Amino acid sequence: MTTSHTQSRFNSTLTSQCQSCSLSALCLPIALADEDINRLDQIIERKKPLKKGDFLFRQGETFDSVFAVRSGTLKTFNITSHGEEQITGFYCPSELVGLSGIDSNIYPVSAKALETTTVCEIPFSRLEELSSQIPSLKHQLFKVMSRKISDDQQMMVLLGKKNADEKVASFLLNLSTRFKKRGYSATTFRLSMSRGEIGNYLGLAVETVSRVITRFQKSELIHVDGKEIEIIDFPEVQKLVGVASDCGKIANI
Amino acid sequence: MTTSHTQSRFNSTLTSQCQSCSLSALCLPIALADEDINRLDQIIERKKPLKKGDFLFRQGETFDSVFAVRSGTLKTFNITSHGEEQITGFYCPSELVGLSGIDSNIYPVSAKALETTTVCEIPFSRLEELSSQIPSLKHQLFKVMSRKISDDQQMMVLLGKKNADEKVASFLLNLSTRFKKRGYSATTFRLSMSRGEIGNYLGLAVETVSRVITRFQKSELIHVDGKEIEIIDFPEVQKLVGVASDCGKIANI
DNA sequence: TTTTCATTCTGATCCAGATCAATGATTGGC
DNA sequence: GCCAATCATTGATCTGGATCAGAATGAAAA
Repeated sequence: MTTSHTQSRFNSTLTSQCQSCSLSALCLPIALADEDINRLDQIIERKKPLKKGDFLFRQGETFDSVFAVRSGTLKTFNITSHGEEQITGFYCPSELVGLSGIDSNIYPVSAKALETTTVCEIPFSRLEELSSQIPSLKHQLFKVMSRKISDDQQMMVLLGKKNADEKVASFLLNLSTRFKKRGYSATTFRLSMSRGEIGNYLGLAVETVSRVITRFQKSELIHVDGKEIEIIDFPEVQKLVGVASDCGKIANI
Repeated sequence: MTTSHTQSRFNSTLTSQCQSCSLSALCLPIALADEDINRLDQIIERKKPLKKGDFLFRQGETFDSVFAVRSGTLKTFNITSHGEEQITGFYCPSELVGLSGIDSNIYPVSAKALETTTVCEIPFSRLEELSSQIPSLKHQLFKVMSRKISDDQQMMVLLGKKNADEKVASFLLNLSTRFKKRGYSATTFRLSMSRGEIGNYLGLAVETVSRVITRFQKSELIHVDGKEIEIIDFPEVQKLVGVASDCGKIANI
């Protein structure tokens, strides 16, 4: 018991990282008391960086943790009946991966690094325990999952109803919003995924993605240099996407 | 304390409905102690039936409850930028609607009855409170939300990668599975939604849905009479869908 | 009953985006 | 550095499913 206490003190002084982590306000955006942050901190394991192409977990493996991205980018994907990969999401720093594994105790998708990526591993059973003791943590977890559900539903609208231009514009604006939230430029950023991966995610062929991007560049909506993107005419890109981007807030019928 | 005990006993005899409800094992499939079931029971309001076309809630309204369908069917949908409706889900008895509202405190979709429908209203704040006291209830909530996330991701695969035949076959098998789980026939059932609604949900035109169904009938995969469906050649329909229907379980790459 | 309106089905035509093909541009390995 | 492999772009062609048009069926209203 003394050992445990010593260790706990040790953790809070030397290795407590959530408090100093610039993402803490985002990955589980909770106003926790210092003591609570430490408790959360102690269940989190910082893992060694993944290299590009490394798996974080694979479809079918036993679920035991969710992961917060600290740096880099991940993609999650399914393998379809025809053996193709279907990308179901990209994950940027501060975002949580692996939530879909809770139900079946098995990860229903694989997660792979698109570039050098570091994550915090959060053993789910311990997070759940802790959430019983810290109601605001439990509430945040519900919110994060609920958010994921409504985001995925927006994605269903995109896949089911939008044309190629609208899909690509939505994708760019979505990334822009996510970069902005983390304090980066909303207009200039780097795509960590290939054109092929964008197309796969949006339900388009690579060639179509390439053509749409080229066309956007020619009509001076954006400026492109390889993977570097600059959104030049923000309002026009928003117009392409339509009000649907903040669909949750518009008037109902 | 005696009062509370009396009241609890009173409820369990006269108004406790979760215990006698045939769906209780499904809507929140938990092995709860009797006393816990009563506590759950007391926060649930049974509402008067919705008629066909009635809204349960509208996109943009303040979120305060999730709903368990008791009988009938609901659809949830978004309004896109072009003013069209995009259906994001159909809800059968025992299924929970409204979970996507937790994050923003606003329902991001509308929910409308496809036929006469009854629901149990579960005020979310009280459910959350109760979940602090009953860990297995909290765990079930996480599971239900996680399940929704992985189901929606399967839907993204369907919308992004499948052709018309595969979409319709997946849809029919999905319904079949859900009917079976509730103890109804997996091969013979009634579609509560129109062809138009099916097409909207699957990202297809009405005409395409109609043609595919007719074609399936001609090749003796199914038998159709209006809204009545009988799956005749189950294995063949499964073959059409591909292994992807239980994608979560197949080998990883 | 008849009228009206929605739903379903079927055929004919069209087009957005897939597919095929070829050529540059980048990137990583040694 | 060079070479191989992957990635991106552009053009030409093809096609699955959308769209248009109409007829047939069904279901609610009067």
